[in-house]
Amino acid sequence: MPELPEVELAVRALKKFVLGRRIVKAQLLLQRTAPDLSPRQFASKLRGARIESIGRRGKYILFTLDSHRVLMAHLRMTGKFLYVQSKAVPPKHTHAIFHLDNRHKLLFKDLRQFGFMKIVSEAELFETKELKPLAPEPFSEEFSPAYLRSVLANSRRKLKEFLLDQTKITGLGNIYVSEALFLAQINPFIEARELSARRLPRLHKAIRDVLADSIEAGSTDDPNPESIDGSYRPRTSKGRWKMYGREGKPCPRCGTPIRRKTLAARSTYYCPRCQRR
DNA sequence: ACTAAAGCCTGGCTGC
DNA sequence: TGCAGCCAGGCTTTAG
Repeated sequence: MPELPEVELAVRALKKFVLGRRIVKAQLLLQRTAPDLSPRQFASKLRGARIESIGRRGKYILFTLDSHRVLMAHLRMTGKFLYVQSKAVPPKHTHAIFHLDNRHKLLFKDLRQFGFMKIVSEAELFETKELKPLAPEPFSEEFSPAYLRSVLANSRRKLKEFLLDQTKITGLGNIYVSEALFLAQINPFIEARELSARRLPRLHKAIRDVLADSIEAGSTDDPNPESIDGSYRPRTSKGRWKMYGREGKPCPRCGTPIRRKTLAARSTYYCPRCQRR
């Protein structure tokens, strides 16, 4: 379930393995994965292109090519990139293959087929319907406590649901929202506009801390070339989830059993004692 | 303008 | 053992 830290780690791994490589041949195996492009268009737009830079915006991975095109990819729930030798047999659920100029290939694999790719011109990248509506990056200066206050101010939505809205804050998903709210000791079910002035800076800091700690904790992963998959396997206690998936287990702060409630069809984990308001 | 909920999709798991 | 039904959740679309 890639959220900002997983996407950031995937980008770092991709840089390590495919930056500067030329795409010798590209194959689209599942139409759904690049719905705007026929397999023929996909192949012709990528053939011969060199990967000049790799980055991300929100949870979108961006490969900028020397053709001044950008390959945009979103992993959604189960998307992964795999870097393997040319001769390797692509695993099940491989939906696109990028043959590189170094006897390796990059695979896009996605069990649930929610992930997708598209190719846009570099000039229009930030005007696309995907990137244009995105809120500031959580580590940018623009994402300040004042900004957070201004977007929260009028919303009657539940705070947790609000924080999942990528047009308000980018990068958080279901897991890190639970983690950030626990860290800040704030109840997920209050209305966004009800967040007190006292708690607001705490939430702002918690969002940044939980994302930064998770990136840091995951960055010690073995740089195994075959696993550029955005999977998050924390190596340090700092990055381990304290709330998510731990229903019934003791709250690490006070020992009260962690509770799970469904909100907007998603599991929300919280401590009923530490996150009373 | 804002909010809520359904839908997309596969595989793992639970319970009959 | 088989299998229906639920669940996982990022994001878009539709409905209110």
